[in-house]
Amino acid sequence: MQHAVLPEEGSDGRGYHALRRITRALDVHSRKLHREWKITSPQLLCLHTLQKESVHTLSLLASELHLSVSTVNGILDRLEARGLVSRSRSLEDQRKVLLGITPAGQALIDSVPELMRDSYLRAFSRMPADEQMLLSELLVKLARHFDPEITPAYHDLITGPATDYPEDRP
Amino acid sequence: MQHAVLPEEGSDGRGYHALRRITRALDVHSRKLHREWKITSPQLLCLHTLQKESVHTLSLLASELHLSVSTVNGILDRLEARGLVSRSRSLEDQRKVLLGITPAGQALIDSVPELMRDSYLRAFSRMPADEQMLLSELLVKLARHFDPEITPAYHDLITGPATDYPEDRP
DNA sequence: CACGATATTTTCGTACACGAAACAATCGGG
DNA sequence: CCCGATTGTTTCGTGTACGAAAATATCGTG
Repeated sequence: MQHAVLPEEGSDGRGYHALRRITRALDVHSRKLHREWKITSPQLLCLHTLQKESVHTLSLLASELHLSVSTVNGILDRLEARGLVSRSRSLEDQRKVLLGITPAGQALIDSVPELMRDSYLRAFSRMPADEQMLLSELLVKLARHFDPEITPAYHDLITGPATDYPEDRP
Repeated sequence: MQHAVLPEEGSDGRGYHALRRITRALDVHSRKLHREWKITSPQLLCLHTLQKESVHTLSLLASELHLSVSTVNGILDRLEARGLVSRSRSLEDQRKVLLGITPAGQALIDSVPELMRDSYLRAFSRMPADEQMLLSELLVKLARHFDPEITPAYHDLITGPATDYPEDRP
């Protein structure tokens, strides 16, 4: 049959089990990145996001990444301590803190080889194309099936609470 | 070219994005469990596993759950401090520490309502049956596509290192 | 028997991740 | 103009989660 990792598990538990293995693999990869390139996956994610748009503020960045502000704040603390990002209070609205990537930060992400950046994409790319497509669609669907209020969407913050779910058919 | 960060992305990055949302939802649910029932998902997972088989030792439990020994050790520390599990050195082999669930631990997991136990299953069960099946199979496949040495299987520890992979071996 | 190799657990340091509370700044009424 | 409500950031405490190193116990071989 279909390979049971644990003695007796129905199709319900298998997915959860696999999910834990996947997140663990991602975590282990992040630590490897940290050992070899002095940067972790979440840090890399923040840097890449900041690189693309410079108008970022903490709360915006957090909602884009689907992380809480305190989590992202901690990551930024470490990045700022190493001079990889800059924080500066906005002049128009002094509540806001504008985030930016520094030349040193830019240099660092340029130095990390493509292959090390994202182990998810590597594992993902080893699957047949049709399965890749199917899997990402199913993951997106599953994500939507968790209580919606738990993971407020990025767009909610900039367009106001959505009346409905947009992109059901992309 | 492709990365995995922002809302509008190809099917490669969407899966990663969705994965982060899912793990975040699971984490948030675990904290809710902690607030309302003084127990977290990983702790509940350990208790349930210990409940089923009493011969558990730390390293065995860790590999079953696909977590590192230090992680599980920390979880057990908290459970033991609350008198929910017991540790006792094995008499035959004093290196081993036998783990067991206490009556208090049993009582606690019995008191947590079914509905609170696993938000994954709830979200999962909201999907059509065929999609459930498909998703868990794809997740299992994806898990296998991560570097295998990163996630040593449970059976490796009790049956010795596998000579080969069960099914799809390219 | 001694002693190194192995097996197991524990400890330590670090990073992530969250919520709650504290803090800071802006804005709208009265 | 002050003062409460709101928005945004930082701080704090806790719980995962990992690897490396230390500590403990067993076992095999000389």
